Amino acid sequence: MESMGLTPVAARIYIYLMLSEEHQATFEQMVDYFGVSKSAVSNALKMLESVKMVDAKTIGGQRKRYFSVNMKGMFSEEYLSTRIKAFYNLLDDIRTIRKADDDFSGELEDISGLYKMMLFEIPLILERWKRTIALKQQRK
Amino acid sequence: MESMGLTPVAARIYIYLMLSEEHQATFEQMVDYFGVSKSAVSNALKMLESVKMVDAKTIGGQRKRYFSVNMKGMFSEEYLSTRIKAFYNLLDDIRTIRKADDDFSGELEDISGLYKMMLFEIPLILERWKRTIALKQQRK
DNA sequence: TAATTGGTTCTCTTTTAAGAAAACCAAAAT
DNA sequence: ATTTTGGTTTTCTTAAAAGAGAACCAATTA
Repeated sequence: MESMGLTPVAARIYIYLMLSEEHQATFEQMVDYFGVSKSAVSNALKMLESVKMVDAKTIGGQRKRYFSVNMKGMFSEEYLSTRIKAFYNLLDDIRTIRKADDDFSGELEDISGLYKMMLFEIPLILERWKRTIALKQQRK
Repeated sequence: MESMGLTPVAARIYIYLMLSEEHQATFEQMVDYFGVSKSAVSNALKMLESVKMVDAKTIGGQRKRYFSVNMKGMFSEEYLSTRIKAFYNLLDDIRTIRKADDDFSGELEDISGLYKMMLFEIPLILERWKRTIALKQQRK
């Protein structure tokens, strides 16, 4: 998890939330469990929330928040589409800057094209995926 | 580029190689251009090569190597498949460890399922992508 | 054989990021 | 109105990563 840009404490929190029986925990629990400072936990959570990896809910109008892993947030059509567009826009910008119409610009264009295909295909796959999930729910 | 785990020098080299007219450069050129140490360039290149972002060729049997961005390496079926499998294997391992058969385990299973779909679908998309590229080449 | 080229590797310094500790703050409870 | 709870923000320390510089090494070339 650290290899995907998480700090050690953030990585531990993420894994902890995944593995814990109730798949959620309070701020205090994590401070106690890891024996680290409140600031470390606060900053780690802030970061994890900002990248949609974790989110927080309150239960019954209490101020205390329960943090949990937000698995599906990372796979929302919106999130993926935004990232795909950002990527091919970057490639297209590079081509514009380079000007040169050589083989490498051709490659950039190809990869850009691949991402444009992905932008179209991913929602279709997600659609089918959601249907299989719905089906699974029904069977229960 | 730094946000995807590159060191500053590695990021600069990658961008430099992309934007340069000939889309390639020698070790010496980069040391001169950035005014950094040989070790910095050496280590950055070693890293970029290890993640298939850059590769090196020699020209005409010379010892000197020309480094260039390896765009397509990151989009090879093999590379993507390996990463997709690694991801859903991780999810499946987490489910095994958790044991608990609750809603969160269900979510993990769903995401794992999505990646298994991806493993099947991505090669099809890449196949179609390659055909559109081949078509483009023909027209030239 | 000696010198040069094209790097690599090692050790050391500097820079940056992570985390601790304490102060702080707003909401809720007393 | 004061205290407690559930954090956040700020400042400082420590630890880790990036890079410098020199030594080194294997191919080439002279």
